[in-house]
Amino acid sequence: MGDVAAAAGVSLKTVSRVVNGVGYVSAETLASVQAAIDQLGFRRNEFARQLRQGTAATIGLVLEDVADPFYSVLTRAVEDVALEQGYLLLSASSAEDPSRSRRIVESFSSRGADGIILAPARGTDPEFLRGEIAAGCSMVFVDRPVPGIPADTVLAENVGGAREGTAHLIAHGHHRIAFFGDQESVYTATERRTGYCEALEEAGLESDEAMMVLAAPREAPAELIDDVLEAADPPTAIVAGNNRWSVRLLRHLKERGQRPLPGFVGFDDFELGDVLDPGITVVAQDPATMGRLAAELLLRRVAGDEAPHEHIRLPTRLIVRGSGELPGPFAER
Amino acid sequence: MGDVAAAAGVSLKTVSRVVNGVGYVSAETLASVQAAIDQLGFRRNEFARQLRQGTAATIGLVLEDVADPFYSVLTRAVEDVALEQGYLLLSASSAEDPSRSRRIVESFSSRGADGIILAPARGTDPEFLRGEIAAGCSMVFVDRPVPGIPADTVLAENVGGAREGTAHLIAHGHHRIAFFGDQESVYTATERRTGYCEALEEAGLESDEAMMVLAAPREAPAELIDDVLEAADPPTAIVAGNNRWSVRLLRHLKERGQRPLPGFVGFDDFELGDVLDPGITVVAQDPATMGRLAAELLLRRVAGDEAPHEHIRLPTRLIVRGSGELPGPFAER
DNA sequence: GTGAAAGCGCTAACAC
DNA sequence: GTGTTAGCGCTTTCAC
Repeated sequence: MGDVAAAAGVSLKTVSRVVNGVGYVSAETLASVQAAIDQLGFRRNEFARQLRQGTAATIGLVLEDVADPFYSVLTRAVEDVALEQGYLLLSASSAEDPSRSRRIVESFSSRGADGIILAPARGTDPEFLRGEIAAGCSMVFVDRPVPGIPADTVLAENVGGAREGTAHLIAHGHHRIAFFGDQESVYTATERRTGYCEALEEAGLESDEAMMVLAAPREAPAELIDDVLEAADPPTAIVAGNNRWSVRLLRHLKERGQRPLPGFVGFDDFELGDVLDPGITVVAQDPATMGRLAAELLLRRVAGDEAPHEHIRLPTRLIVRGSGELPGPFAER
Repeated sequence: MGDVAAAAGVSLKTVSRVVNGVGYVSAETLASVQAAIDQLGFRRNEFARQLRQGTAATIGLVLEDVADPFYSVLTRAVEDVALEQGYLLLSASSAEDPSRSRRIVESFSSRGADGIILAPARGTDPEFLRGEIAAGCSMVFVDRPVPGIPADTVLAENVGGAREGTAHLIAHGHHRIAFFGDQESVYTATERRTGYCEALEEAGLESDEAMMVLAAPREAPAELIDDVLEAADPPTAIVAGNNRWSVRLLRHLKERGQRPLPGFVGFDDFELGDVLDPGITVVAQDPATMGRLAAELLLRRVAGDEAPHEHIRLPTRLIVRGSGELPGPFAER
């Protein structure tokens, strides 16, 4: 910037005014400064600017795994909002590992993220998060909450959605329904299991531990699934607790050559769910809206909004495609 | 840092040594400085550090769309390499818009990205990219090249893969094969069409413009597809040029209630391709390896490696699942 | 082993 | 409208 000032024969501050388009500069001066800038290929040093202003106009996003379609759609929505408002986006996957998650949040925060959107991994230390917020890094939690932390939260209606999906199967004659969800430590897994249990209870059906699997869908051994499917009193329908489990189960059922396919409802929609035959009935979430809202909330905080924290529950939507309407044993009689 | 120095009764420089673990500090001094750091909750200001050092230990990633499973898997691989080596990752989707892409690259570069992994949108100005590289921002191109630019490149074996997939259909008796690929301006689309044409030629089959659609899979009207499927001499098999087209076509075929399904080979694998019935035969790419290699190449450049630029072609792999082995009319006779 | 001083490139505050 | 001064918080250089 000094070079430009020298070349244009003006002061440093005048160049700054031109570069930032702030304050009054005579047309004549502006032209000569502009010429010097172009000629020298000058570009403002953002590091210095950041140091001076104490902000990098950057936000962070920490999710379980960008490669999961739920999170990748959410990511895209956050990106779009950030870019629109002139912010850059730092992103990283926590792999559901609390220490990795913490390392990421710390480095984002210390490298100047003005705020972070976080899907907190199980076992993340709330005190640590509280400290980050106190240090000036706003947080918005998505997908899972961290109770007691002063931050906005955007969650899906997990209990209600799972209840609706399960009730749908019951309404189609199923009374023996299995549930496969993520590990017990994952917030959404237990929420959705709760919804599943509530639906059973409302219908006067007994819930049976042998019909519930809570395990990481990628790592759960095939036997775990077979144990449920081949139980003495086997299920006639399945509720999958997330899109990873839906895919895992559908693949497993195909490999078994299972005929007829049991009734099936998946929580969270997934690509090609509509192309399978029968189409897969799902309780759809809205990851794009979740991402957009989270980003908007965060940027509002970053801009200084002091309104009370919002805790949004996004509704789910039952999409009927066939697999949830297969007749259960009741209907067959 | 000044506060810490004052609290510990040492000089600023000593605190700096402790914080960075560089140089010799007596055990005693170290302990007292550490105590002061903990007590004051001191955290190094990265802005100042960046200004001084001229680097932010950050790389950028600019792809067409993170929500596309091909790119989201690639993104995850880049993330992992970056984190391993202590780099942060800025990411954004170009939406295949050259001006958006340029804006993103500029802001990444000026905010201190040491390098950028870029899937160049069609129409991106090569001179602009050359300028960025000259300004010290290394580049690695993934998925598509930018000829004449001094940068490493990691591409898939598009021509060979498409040729193999098409030849596979021909070997199963098809001699009337349609091709649906992305817009002509997309590098991979024309590459894959070339492979498709080569396979036809090698088999002595005539290529027919009426059997080739090059259009954005999301926006192509249904009539465009029907025109091909209902041509006077309709195809008995289809090659889809990317995963978006595979999904679009399979959905369209299901909606039409097309029976029997034509022979089908997709370029790029996609989730549930194996669960559909028949399973979808694909020419699989390896986005994780593409991302990992690109990140490793970039970080090597950032570290100062001056070796000649590498131009890697990742092999594709034909995965046979059923849809590509449906008999064509030859076999039916 | 430790410290003092200079300066990275910019912007905020206040003259002129 | 334009210029001068100070300083953001750190690292580098060199002296002790």
